[in-house]
Amino acid sequence: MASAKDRILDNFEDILIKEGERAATMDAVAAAAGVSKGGLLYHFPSKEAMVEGLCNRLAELSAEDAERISSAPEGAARYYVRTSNYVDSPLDRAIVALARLVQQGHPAAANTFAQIQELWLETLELALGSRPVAQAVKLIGDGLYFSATFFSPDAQQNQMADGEMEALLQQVDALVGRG
Amino acid sequence: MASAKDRILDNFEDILIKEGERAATMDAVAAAAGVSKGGLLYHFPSKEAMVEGLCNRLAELSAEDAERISSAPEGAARYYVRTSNYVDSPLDRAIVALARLVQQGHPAAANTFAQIQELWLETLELALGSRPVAQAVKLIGDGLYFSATFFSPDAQQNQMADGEMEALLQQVDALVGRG
DNA sequence: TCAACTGTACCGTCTGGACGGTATACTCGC
DNA sequence: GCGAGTATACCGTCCAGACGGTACAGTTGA
Repeated sequence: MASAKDRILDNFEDILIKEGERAATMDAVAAAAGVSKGGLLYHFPSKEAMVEGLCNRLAELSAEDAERISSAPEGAARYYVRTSNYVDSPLDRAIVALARLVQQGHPAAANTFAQIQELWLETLELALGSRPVAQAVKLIGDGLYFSATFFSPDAQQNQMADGEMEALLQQVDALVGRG
Repeated sequence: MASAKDRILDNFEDILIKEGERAATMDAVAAAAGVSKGGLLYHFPSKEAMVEGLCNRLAELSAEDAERISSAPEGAARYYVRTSNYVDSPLDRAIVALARLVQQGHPAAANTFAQIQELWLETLELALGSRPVAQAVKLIGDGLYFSATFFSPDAQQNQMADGEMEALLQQVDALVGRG
């Protein structure tokens, strides 16, 4: 089995995504992760520490993703937009979970988030050779996350149909083509 | 002075935007609105009722906005994207405030939100004559709200520079031009 | 007179976290 | 090879404070 720490973070994410920040109490996370409250507090001595754990996880995952954006055969723009559609990947989950915390005004989470936003914009600008185009592409991706952030509880429901996504990607091609 | 009900909703919004859902307690809202807790409960007999009040406010404001989208001289796409940049208008505030509640899994808020998303997409599609283009434009706008949702506490900081916005609008023109 | 409050006292529930205890594995001097 | 000590990984209980909400008696301006 995964380490207890990972299991706790997984379940913390899960509750944040499905039920919101308010439901993600220490008790609820402990119960979901199959440990006692005392056990949880052994691994993360405070809720703050648990949030920090999630921040670190997101930072790692998004750094990996930035590399994939740069080296995607289909092109950075297409890759970025396509993968912005919520598919419940580890990165998707970490983003949406942390987004919930940012919305509660959590400073550490907001910091992490600001950093990865910056990272992505720079990565796109470098790949696409234009800041306005990079910005437009990033905003489309952000828009997709925005929707995911709102309707993710029934993740299946709000996923774009394949055809719809391809149509959107063609709009992206049009933007980038004008570079 | 505005009616007490409006003042209460204004301050409810304000706390939601600046400090998150968790900080928006009945006590905090009452204090901010300058009424006693008993007074707040006189106007809104429960927190649920207060949320409903905010939902109704947003529904009204967004219906008005939809009309403005359709009839904007600069074109629906430009108008939609330009006004998606957070400028602390009554509509902006209502959206971001309710977004906080949706993120907490609040069903009434989620419902209202889903409805106005639908309304905007339909309005854009009607005006632009293409669903994929409407979707791309709407996503760019959503992306702008997404950013606002994250960094609105220091609203000045994250506002786009005029030049940046104009550059973005030219990307939008490019999308729509191909309609 | 009456709606629109204020102020206070209170209740049941939930929350983060402190705390003391326990089982097990490992290390180390002898 | 063995007893003592230490570190790790938990468990279960308790607590102060915050929360939404109730109840109700009193005040005030039109």
